[in-house]
Amino acid sequence: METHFKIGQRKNRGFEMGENQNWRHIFTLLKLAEMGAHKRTAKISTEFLARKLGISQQSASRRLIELDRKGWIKRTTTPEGCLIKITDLGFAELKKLYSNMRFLMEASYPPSVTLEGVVFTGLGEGSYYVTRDYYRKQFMEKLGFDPYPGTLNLKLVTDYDIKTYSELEAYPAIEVEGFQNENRTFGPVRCYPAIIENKVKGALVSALRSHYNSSVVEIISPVCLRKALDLKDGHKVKVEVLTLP
Amino acid sequence: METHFKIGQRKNRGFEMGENQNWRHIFTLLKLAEMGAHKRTAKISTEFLARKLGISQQSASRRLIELDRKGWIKRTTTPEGCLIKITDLGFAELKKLYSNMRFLMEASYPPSVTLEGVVFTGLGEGSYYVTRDYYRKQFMEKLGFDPYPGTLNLKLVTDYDIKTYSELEAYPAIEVEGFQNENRTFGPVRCYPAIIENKVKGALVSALRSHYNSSVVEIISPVCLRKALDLKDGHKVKVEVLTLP
DNA sequence: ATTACTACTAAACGAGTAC
DNA sequence: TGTACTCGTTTAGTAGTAA
Repeated sequence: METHFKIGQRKNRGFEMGENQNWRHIFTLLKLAEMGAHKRTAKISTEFLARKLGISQQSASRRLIELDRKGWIKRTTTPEGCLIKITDLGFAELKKLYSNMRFLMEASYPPSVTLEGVVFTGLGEGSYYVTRDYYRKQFMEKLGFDPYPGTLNLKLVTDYDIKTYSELEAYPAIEVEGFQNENRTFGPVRCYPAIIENKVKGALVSALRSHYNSSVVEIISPVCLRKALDLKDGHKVKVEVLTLP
Repeated sequence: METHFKIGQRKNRGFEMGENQNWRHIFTLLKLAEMGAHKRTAKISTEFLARKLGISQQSASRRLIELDRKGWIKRTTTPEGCLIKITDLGFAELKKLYSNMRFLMEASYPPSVTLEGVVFTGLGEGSYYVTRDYYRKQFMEKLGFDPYPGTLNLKLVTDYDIKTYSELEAYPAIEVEGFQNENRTFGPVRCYPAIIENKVKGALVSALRSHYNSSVVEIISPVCLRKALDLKDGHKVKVEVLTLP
């Protein structure tokens, strides 16, 4: 069984709200479920649903039509009301919301935190480390991508970002093992999947024994971030760091 | 400690949506929590929030203003973004939704089911039973009301209602103990809190050894339901039966 | 960069009503 | 009773832009 975390396969925690009006529908579904429509076919009049939702009968009717069209409920209209059953597809939506919320309410850390830092050119060691085979294999296996041979160095400038980064250390990370070859020892590395500038997937990597202090972070990515995002030294970069479920 | 269930004190499972547009705000709160704003003051730009919500920056800004006004978040605007912390009040909203959902997803029965039946005049025994002191005391203690001396008899007419009622028997109920006096034995009674015709609180009572078959239910209430709802024999009545947490 | 105002557009809603 | 259509109203959302 694959227990390692891969970005490519990562289930989206955090609701996808691309087409965002789903909220109404989710809440309507929730109400229907409260009347038992997730377990059994429930007879629910549009008027009754309307009262529960605090909207008019007409709007309730329309929502049912929409839910039906989405395939989230199966609906049969009869002269005495609607027979409604939430479909597997609809129930899956509720489960998604529920598991999001469960994580939120029960984890001691947030699903994601955002850091901002300023690009600078480091000693060029990142490239050397990232290309060590023992590391590289683990990155591919555990992060799901082959890192571009180089790291993007970011200097955290505000107290807020430094504090946020220090809090991050308490959250679970993807642990990449250290190793040694004939010449020297390579320490373990902690990785957090991340999204850079809202666009590019990658990971924040944090060597346990870093040559930088705690106000510097290093980012790896399958692509060259400097090129992909047209970054130069001094540019400010936003990194959304994802914690682990 | 009071462990008995009382209708008057019953916590509302099922979201109250009197003023219903809270949905937007709850979802916005959810997103903010996903960025950690429930644990710590998070720096979140309206633009970033907007992307997460799938709405415009302007709308995100307005939602933050509204949440602030509701007292659900504490917000400080700075030139680099907003510093946002979800307040206890706001977090309570999320917890409410979460506990509703947990009950929904984890219980094997729905929070409420609705029955419809036709009023008929019974043998008049209901009044006798309800006024037996040993029962009456328990009703007051466990249901939180002193029942009007009489029951409303409803005949379930559709297969749907009869089936629903039979399912109800598997759900946990408020158990009222039986007893005996010098003359005879009074059996245990199972009660479910209920709302009659969307208006009046009461309870569905179900004697374990009923003289009626399973297509008849009896309702008690602090008031005379026939008077309060102007019911006559043959009228159809809707009863929303609440299951127990 | 940000936030958030005003003015306008689009979408959701509800009243009336047909069936 | 029920559901659900049309259509006018209300409300949420966006664009442009000032601070």
